[in-house]
Amino acid sequence: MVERSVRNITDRFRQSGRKVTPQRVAVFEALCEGGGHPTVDQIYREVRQRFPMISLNTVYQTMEALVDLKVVSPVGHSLEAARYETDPAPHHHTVCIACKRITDVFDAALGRVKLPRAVKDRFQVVGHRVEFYGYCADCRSPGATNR
Amino acid sequence: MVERSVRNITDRFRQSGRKVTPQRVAVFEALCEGGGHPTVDQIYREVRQRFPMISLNTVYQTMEALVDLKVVSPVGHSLEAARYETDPAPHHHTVCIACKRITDVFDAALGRVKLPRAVKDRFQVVGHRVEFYGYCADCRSPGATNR
DNA sequence: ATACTAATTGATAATAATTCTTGTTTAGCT
DNA sequence: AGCTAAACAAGAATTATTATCAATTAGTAT
Ligand SMILES: [Mn+2]
Ligand SMILES: [Mn+2]
Ligand SMILES: [Zn+2]
Ligand SMILES: [Zn+2]
Repeated sequence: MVERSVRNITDRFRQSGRKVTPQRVAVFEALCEGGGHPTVDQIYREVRQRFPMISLNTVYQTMEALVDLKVVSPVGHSLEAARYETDPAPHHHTVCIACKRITDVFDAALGRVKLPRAVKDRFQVVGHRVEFYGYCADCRSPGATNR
Repeated sequence: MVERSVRNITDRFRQSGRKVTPQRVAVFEALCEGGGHPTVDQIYREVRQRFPMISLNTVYQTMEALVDLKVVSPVGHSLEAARYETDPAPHHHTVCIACKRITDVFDAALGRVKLPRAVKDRFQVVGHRVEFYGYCADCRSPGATNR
């Protein structure tokens, strides 16, 4: 099964005009093995067991390629600076992928989102956040449709 | 009105056993003036117009105090390393405040969350994310109740 | 009003995650 | 086998954040 996946990945790398290297395959395999939501550093440590010479830079670049190929996607918006909420009223946000602008969304329905019972039993909820990500009016890409 | 707010803040600082300093008041005022979801750097630039000697460190510490007093709250989970999603199926997450563990939540209802029409008209939605934050079973604080 | 003391400040160094630079190697093609 | 653009490793640079520490100061007790 991992065999099949690796084959898929190498094809997708080549089809996108990228070279297939042992380092890239190793990063992908580490990705499959490592649990759910790895950090770059976790992947790096994993890969280094078999490729002690691999550089952190290569892992970063490979992850960038994998994001581009939509094999993985970033969770949360990490690399940015911390931002602070000044409005104490419960509300949610739209986050523009392009300009990072965060806009408030007040909508009672979003506040009623609930964790499924089964999960709630083992997770103590302090709050929740709904974030819509996409493009704001200023950054909307020229030919894009808005639906 | 800003007068009133400043008074409130100075009281809350003192009531929590913290000292009120001109720097702290200035950070709070910058917070009120600056738009919606400022970064530390934006606040720093703003405050420096009146207090050119203030250090970035002081702004960080003041923000930490304001978070503690629940005057502001961090948006997103920034300071951590980037994490990557390996499961392409649409789903959502619980994020443990303590150990940062991210766990998948599959629930069709969460996928049906919709932006209000009025907002949708000016924001091109690419996707949305529902994150429940709180404490996982391992990190649940001793006396806390789970509801 | 003055003095005391612990909290706070500013300057600076240290960390941590990420990106950039550069010289060397190599995958894929001819 | 040879060519070349892509990718590599090593390490410097950048950016956000936190830690250290001597000097200052807010709040309190004289
Ligand atoms: Mn907001
Ligand atoms: Mn997930
Ligand atoms: Zn935008
Ligand atoms: Zn936890």
